[in-house]
Amino acid sequence: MQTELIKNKNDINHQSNELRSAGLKVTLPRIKILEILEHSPERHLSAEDVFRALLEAGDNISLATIYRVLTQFEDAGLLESHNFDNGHKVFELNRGDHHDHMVCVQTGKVIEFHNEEIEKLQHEVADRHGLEITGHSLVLYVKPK
Amino acid sequence: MQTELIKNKNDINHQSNELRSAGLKVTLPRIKILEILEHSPERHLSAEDVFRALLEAGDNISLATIYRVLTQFEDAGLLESHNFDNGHKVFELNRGDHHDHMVCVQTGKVIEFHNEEIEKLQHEVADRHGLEITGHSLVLYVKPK
DNA sequence: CTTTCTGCAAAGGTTTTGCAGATTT
DNA sequence: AAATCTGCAAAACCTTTGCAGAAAG
Repeated sequence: MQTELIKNKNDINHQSNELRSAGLKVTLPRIKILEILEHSPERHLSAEDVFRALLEAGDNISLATIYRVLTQFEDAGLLESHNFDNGHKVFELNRGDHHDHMVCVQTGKVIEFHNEEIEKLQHEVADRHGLEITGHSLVLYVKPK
Repeated sequence: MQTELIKNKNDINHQSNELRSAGLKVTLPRIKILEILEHSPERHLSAEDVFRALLEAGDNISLATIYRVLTQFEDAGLLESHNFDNGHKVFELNRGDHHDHMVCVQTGKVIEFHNEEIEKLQHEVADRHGLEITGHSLVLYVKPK
């Protein structure tokens, strides 16, 4: 119990700092949303996913706020977003480790991977056209063999 | 003039055959939509793009029909679709040559490319996880250097 | 006290759908 | 004649926005 309390307190301080350094006021909705993103077993969440996770945790935060906050977090660099082909935009914490995604077409499960060689080849392709890469999206749609 | 007429007639036969072999009835809206996709200088078109191109050509075909037809064409394998990060879904003719895309973040221009080595590495990554690739999406967002 | 935030409800933009009449086969 | 298609208008989605009161700094 004791350790649990300390953990939560540390968490909140940690999140408050993240918010402050992003130039955002520290509010309950923002802390709760950050918590969901940090603790959810599924790392890639849509606005709707966050809304429902909060509801299950007993926090009824309006969808409008969630959309606004997720966008602010993305602008601040706390989150990244991806548009998978199923049409939904998902957000994930920016942990500083660049990676790409495999999405299981049967279960929707998302697996992260990173391949340095693919990255290098991408830059070569852009170079060859006299272009500079500002971002990229690589998604493999997969199923169990 | 003569050759122009013959060309148009050949085109229509060609398109009718494509429709028939897709199991779709040959109707004017479908032929016109195929024509746009085959002759437009921009190969990657949204439903709205097709709608406007048709209007400019004097054909007022309802957006509902365009959405329906594009989806049917995709199901039939005549088209492929992509969701670029700007949010709009675009369609392009399936010419049988697989390729990936670079999208210019300044102009929206789409450049196609193909890199066999990247393809190979993708399969290696999936293999390593015991997965099979059913499709993939690779988009490089670029700008002039 | 000023600035920023939140919830609500309304509006926006895109895509889908039910239906009745038109067209294709 | 039967099956399929089209246009229209309405609905369904997802996301954004204006506003007024609430909270943070």
